[in-house]
Amino acid sequence: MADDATRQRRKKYHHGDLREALLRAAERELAEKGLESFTLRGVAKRAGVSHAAPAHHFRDTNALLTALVTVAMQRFGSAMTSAMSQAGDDARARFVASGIAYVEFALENPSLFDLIFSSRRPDFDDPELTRQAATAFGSLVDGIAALIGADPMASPGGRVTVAAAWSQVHGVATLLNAGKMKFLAGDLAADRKAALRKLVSSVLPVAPTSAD
Amino acid sequence: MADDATRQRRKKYHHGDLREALLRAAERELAEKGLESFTLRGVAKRAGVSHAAPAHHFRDTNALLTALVTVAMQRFGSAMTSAMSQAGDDARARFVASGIAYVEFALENPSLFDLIFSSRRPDFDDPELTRQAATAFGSLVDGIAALIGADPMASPGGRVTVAAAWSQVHGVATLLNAGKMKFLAGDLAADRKAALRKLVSSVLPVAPTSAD
DNA sequence: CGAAAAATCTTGACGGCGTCAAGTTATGAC
DNA sequence: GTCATAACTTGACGCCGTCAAGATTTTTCG
Repeated sequence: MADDATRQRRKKYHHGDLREALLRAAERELAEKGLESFTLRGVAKRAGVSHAAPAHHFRDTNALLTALVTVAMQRFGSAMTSAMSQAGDDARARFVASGIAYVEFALENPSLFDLIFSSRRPDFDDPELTRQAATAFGSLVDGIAALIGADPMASPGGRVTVAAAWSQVHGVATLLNAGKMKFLAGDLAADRKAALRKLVSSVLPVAPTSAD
Repeated sequence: MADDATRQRRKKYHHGDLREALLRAAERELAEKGLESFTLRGVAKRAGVSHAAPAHHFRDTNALLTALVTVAMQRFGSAMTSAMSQAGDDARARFVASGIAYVEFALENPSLFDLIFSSRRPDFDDPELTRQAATAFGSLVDGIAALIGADPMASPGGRVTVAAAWSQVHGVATLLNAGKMKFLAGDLAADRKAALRKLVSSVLPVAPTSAD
């Protein structure tokens, strides 16, 4: 907004930092219109440039979305690791906290979450995106490793445990986000953290240390 | 195909059963191109009619998708209830069977499953669709009711149990479908049913009756 | 310093999309 | 058998992503 206005005033031909401006505009476009109605021309308009300007910074629409999902993935991973570090030393509490952060990120950034798991629009072979995704997934695996005292990916049972824990959290995030769990609205309003904790922790590979 | 060819030969102006032909064409279009690339003009072409013909049977694209998702939801529910009835009398075995059917429907009909949970394209206020969805959801709730001997929707804890079980199964289906669990490929290939059973049953509100 | 090269952005065009309006053809009611 | 109506086609509109060509600015380098 401020950038666009500035650009209008100065009537500059060159933008100066169009690539970053396009990323910011794309995030607004995505948040306001959703992944379904996301439009490259809309992004260009938000950034105050012509409809063909983005081509000089991103090969096509999917390349722009790939760049956007990369920063989204980074934030997503950071939200989880920061929640873990705020949860103290107990492995179980840390793991539950990261799961809650997973769900809350999805609820606070529904379109970015959609994009992360859309599996169609962005290019998931992009090396930088792959790196960010591996980092985020790694914290999940590490959390389970701390719980069971071994590398879960090394055994079939461990892999299934990882899959089950991830699925549990992801299912909660997805179904809440899609509005398919309106019957929980009251319970979430009453004690949101407790309800999320119950939903997230029900699949953990070790017993609770306290009541949850 | 056969219908289109017949129509070509006879050069009929009126189709005769275009509404149903469009639904069949739409299912093929969806299966082949996915929800992202689904096109009303493509459906019309598959049915062998002009691009504007569908308008006389469906108000717009979303209305067609609403009709399609309604029959998909019906099949989805049927897959689960039929799996339950084949599983015998044990409440737990029946519930696990329905969960496995949930996941397998998603894997066998990825685009229909996408459509069911897309939450954007179809009109989920449509009364017939609402009815089919309630039926499918009802079998989930009934399965849990049989397990705990009470109506789970009547208590906060019961509702959370329903949400947790649904989330677990839905997360597995979604992540497998999105190709995010390639690390499980070997385990699924080795003993698919066992792996799915483990994934699906880990969140049940009562202990297993035998090893799974 | 200044001209050539490169990078950046605009304008215009193309085909494909969903949808609307108007015209054409078949069906069915009377 | 006529005629209203339903079913379908044709053509148009604006929006989309992308490509090509031209305009403008910046950078390189002789």
